[in-house]
Order: sequence, then C-alpha cells, then structure tokens
Amino acid sequence: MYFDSMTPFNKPWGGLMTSNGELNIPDIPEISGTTTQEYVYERLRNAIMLGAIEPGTSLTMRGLADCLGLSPTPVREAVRRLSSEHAIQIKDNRRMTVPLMTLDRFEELVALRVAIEVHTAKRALPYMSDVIIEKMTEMDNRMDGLISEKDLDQLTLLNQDFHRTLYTVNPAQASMPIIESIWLQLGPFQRQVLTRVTEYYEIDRHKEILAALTTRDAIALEDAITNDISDGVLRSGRNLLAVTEAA
Amino acid sequence: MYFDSMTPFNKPWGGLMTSNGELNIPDIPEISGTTTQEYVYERLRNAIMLGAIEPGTSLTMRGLADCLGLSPTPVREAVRRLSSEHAIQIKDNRRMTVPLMTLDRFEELVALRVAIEVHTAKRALPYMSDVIIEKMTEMDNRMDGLISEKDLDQLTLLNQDFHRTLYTVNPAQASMPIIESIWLQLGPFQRQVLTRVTEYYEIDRHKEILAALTTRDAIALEDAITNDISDGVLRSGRNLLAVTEAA
DNA sequence: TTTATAAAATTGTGATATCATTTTCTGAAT
DNA sequence: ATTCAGAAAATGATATCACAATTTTATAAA
Repeated sequence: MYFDSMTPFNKPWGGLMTSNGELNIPDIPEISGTTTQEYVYERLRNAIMLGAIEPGTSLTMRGLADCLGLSPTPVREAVRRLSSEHAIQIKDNRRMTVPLMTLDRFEELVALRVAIEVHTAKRALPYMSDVIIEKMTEMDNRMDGLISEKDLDQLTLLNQDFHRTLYTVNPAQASMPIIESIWLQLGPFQRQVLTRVTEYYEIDRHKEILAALTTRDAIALEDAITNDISDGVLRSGRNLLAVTEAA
Repeated sequence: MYFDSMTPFNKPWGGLMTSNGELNIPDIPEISGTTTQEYVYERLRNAIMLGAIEPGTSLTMRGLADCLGLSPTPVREAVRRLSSEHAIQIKDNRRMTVPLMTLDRFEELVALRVAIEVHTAKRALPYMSDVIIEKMTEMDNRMDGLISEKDLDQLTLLNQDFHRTLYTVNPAQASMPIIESIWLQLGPFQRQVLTRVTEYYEIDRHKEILAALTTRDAIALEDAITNDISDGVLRSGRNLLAVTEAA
C-alpha cells in the first residue's frame, strides 16, 4: 500500500514545495517524459547556476529531499551527478556545500573558459549561416532590454543561450557539455559578483562577436570571445576575491 | 534481519564476482574508506577506459548489479555519473551501452584534447621543476619497456600518469577532471584501434615533451603535445573509422 | 561558566519492495 | 518459415527500511 494519495510516476512534484523554510530552491518548468532524478538534477543545477543556493550553505540529502517533497533516492542520484561536475562539494564526512570560490581557482576557470570557447567558436565558424546570425542578433537585442530591467536571472540564461547557439551549429561538436560544466562552476560566484558590484560596465562584446561571424573572420572572433569572457565579470571578480581573501 | 552473512559497510565486494558469465569487468584494487558507489564507479570507469566493455554491448542496471554482486542502488548511482560524462549512453528507453565512435565525433574529441591539453600544459610550465621532470623521465623509460612487452593496459594507464603528472603541477588547475572525461570518451575506441591495428608506429613524442619542459620552451611544448596526441592513434583511428563507416 | 561525557536525534548508505513499462517468450494463424 | 497477439519475465524508477557513523543535545563534573 505504497502510493495512495499520490500518482507515483506522473510528476510527484506537481504540488507543494519547501517544507523546510531555510532553503528556497526556485521551481523550474516541468519537464515531461523524464524521470524525477532528472528533474531534481535540472532544478538543483538551475538553483546553483543562478546563485539561489549561497556558496558555503551546508546541505543534506534528506534536507533536500524533504524540501522537494521526494524520497532521498532520486535526490542522491542528482547530487552525485552534480558533485561529479564539481558543482557540489562533499566535505570530509557528511555535509555538502556549493564550494566557495578562491582567486586562484577563479583565474583558472576563466582562462579555461576562454581556451575552450575560443576553440569551439573557431570550429563552429565553417557551419555558420546567416539564419543563425540573425537569430543571435535577436537574442542580443533582447538582452539589451533585460540589462535595463536588471533581470539578472533571465540575462544570465539568455547570455548562455547566445553562446550555446554559436557553439552548437557544429553538429558533431563535443565540447558543449564541458563548457556547460565550467559555466556551472563559475555560476554561483558570478552571481555574487553581479549582485555585490553596483558599478558594472558591460561593454557589449556581443556586437563584436556578431561582426566577426558575419565576416567569417576567425581572428576577430577569437578576440571578441576572449574579450567578452574577460571583460566585466573577470575584473570585478578579481576585485571581490582580492578583498575577501585578504580578510 | 537484513545483513546476516554479510558485513554491510565493510567492502561487500571482497568475495566472488561475475555471476552472469557474459560480462567480465576487471577487478581493481580495493579503495579503503570509501563507498560502494564510488568503488563501482571506479571499476566501471576502468573497464570502459581499457575497453573491457565492448562498445555497443547492451547493459542493464540489474545485470551489472548481479555481475558485481551488489544491489541496484549503488550501481545506478555510478552509472548515472558515467552517463553524465558520456561514457555510457542511455538509449531511447531502457538499455544502455558504451557508445560507438563515429569519425566526426572522433575528430572533435581529438581536437578538443589538443586544445585543452596544450592550454593546460602551458599553464603548468611555470610550476615545472627538475624533480618532476626527473619523475616523468622515469615514467617514460618504464613505458618503453611496456611497449616491447605489448602490455596495452599498463601502457595506457602509465601514459595517462605521464600526462597527469605534467598537468597537475599547477596546484590550482581546474582542467584535469575535464581532460580525464575526454580520455574516458576516447578510451574504448583507442583500445579498439590499438588491438586491431598491427602496424603501429609510436614515434616517441614524450622525449620531445621532456626536452621542451627542460628548456621551459612553451612553443616547443605546444608542438610536442600536439604531435603526441595527433600521432599514431589519430591516424590509425581515422583509417579504421573510414573503413567501418563505409560499410 | 566551561568542559567532558553520555544519550538522543540526524544522516548517509545500501538493500529491499513495489509498480509501470518494456522486452522476451509462447503459440497459434497466415 | 513468418508474423503477430497475448502472456510471462525482466527492467527502470522510486519509496521505504535498516544499520552504522556522525552530529547534536542533554547532563554531569570541574
């Protein structure tokens, strides 16, 4: 007599949320035709990426399970995957957290982002079409709107869509999952930077990227991608960490 | 009355193996002080990397669990992690396999390997010491022995150790897990190449790598790493896939 | 008030139970 | 032989259970 008031395999997460008040994991649109484990993975991933789980907060399997109204089993599987991607850190014994950023690690991750994304962009260039460039231009325009509205969540997500669209025009590409995993590791800290740093200039490097794509200029593309990643957040991040680590 | 003839949390895998005769997953040395899930992960990973599980073979959670003499729970967690790393492919519904290689994917993965490993090697260069160079030289000498003995397993493992030693001298490095994940995706096919291709010239690029490290020459290091990865296996792999995909 | 110790509660882990779904097997009918 | 429907077996997924290890709380001693 297990599943009485609940349909077991049809989205058990339809109803309530967050029994334990401490944690607030933003809901995400239902993914139909998938498993609970996958839903938990996507939802936790989204929460980490957007900084909804403050780095350093200690998490427990059962706490998360209660918070999502699920049994520990699918939560464990999702958490295991995330810890494999270094999005969640499992401490000595027990207790898990979203890892805190260090200056050294930050520099490494950003440099790695540049290396892989430049490489991937160059490999995508031969597959580039005017249709895709048009699509990316529209995305960039929408982002301009989000910047003035200061909608950080949507801005982050759309910025990722912009880059993802570029990289995945190469149908055989194998680097997208890797790029996503680096985004995930940078996500929580990037959000801390964005919320703490008030004066934040965004020189729009996306226009440079689009120009390079239009002229099919690999060198210009490399520069544009490098600048896009290095600008703003890198500088602000360095400052924030320099202050933090001094204390 | 659950755990009678078995101590539950003290390495349940001490005893027998492989009840189901079909699959043979090579044993690995016990890892003490860790979980069953972690052991399964390491063991499956090792088996995939060394080509002990033929790509295309269909796997089941319960089959693997039976084969390892464990319950499905830790197996499921390990498999999930491996499928997150694209080492195991979960088909439409049910059934999982180690994915078959395609020519396009192969080219992408090798190019990605070059990009990331060159980047990581360059970043490691400032941390390089004579002690490490000496250690790597010893490894290279041992590999020469393994080549004449044709011990492919040990050769693969030691070759990885060689590269890992180089990349991890940079203590803040963040790319090693990514490199390992690419190795894992290339592993099964690389093994197919090594076993099928009889005439296989290995020009020893490791000597070139060591020379570049000794002189702290970044340009030479880039060339050496690129050549080491591109040589031999790349060429042979292309040939094998060209033939396979024609059929 | 602080520290040491014991008891209680919490947690991670792995095995098991159960259900829906899929695959495989079986036995005719074509 | 081949095909196809229905039955039987196997499988994936998740909740629950049981145990050991850890953490937290309670209690006693200094």
